[in-house]
Amino acid sequence: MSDFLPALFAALASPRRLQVLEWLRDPRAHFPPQRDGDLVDDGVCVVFLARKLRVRQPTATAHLQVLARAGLVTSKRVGQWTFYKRDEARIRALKRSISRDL
Amino acid sequence: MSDFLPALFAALASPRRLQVLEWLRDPRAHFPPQRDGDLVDDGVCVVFLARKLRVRQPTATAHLQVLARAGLVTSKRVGQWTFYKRDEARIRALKRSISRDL
DNA sequence: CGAAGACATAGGTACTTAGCTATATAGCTC
DNA sequence: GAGCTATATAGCTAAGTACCTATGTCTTCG
Repeated sequence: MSDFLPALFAALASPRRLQVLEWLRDPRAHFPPQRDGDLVDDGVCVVFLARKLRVRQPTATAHLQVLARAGLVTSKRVGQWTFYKRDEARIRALKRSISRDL
Repeated sequence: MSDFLPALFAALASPRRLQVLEWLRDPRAHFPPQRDGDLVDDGVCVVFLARKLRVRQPTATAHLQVLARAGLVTSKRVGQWTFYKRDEARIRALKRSISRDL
């Protein structure tokens, strides 16, 4: 049994984090354009996510860090912004692990 | 987004519960024969699981109830025993949900 | 340069979870 | 029926999680 699975499942065991992953599947459908980064190519900035989640920014940051540690999203710092996007390749690999090991 | 996913992932976000699911994939490989129920057809009784997990029986019961509420295992009461086994059909369906929604 | 904005970190509180012991319930077995 | 066994429930404590506010750091912009 792969030993990263508990952390992966813990990351996914949160309605807010699942919601973020769903929004990030099609960022343009859910967020306004950004000035210094492309929603799809670069990711979505923390303040947008915090606002849409209706939580404070540090709370959003914490959720995003959990997702990042689980390998579900990547972050990219550009100037004063941090953009988060799904790591689609890794997500595919994780799904395969789940299909195999569960 | 399916609303049962958080509870499912929470159930899976535990090394002990993942271990139980793994053992139950091939009960004969991991548990001695039982007197009043077949390991494969009926499932594995709580005391066996508690012993192998190295936790007390009420703790094991709690874990198994979490797995059952998530639809991953079913329980079957036979006399004084409660046997738990994987719900393979449901597990397949849950894997499909994960593949689709994640 | 100074102010404002974006993000991360620190620290506190409320809630949840995982383990335990003690006890209740129900079925065997003699 | 008495006593034993298997399981469930109740209730406790310790640890983890999710939110918040306050603050620090870095970047941009006037």
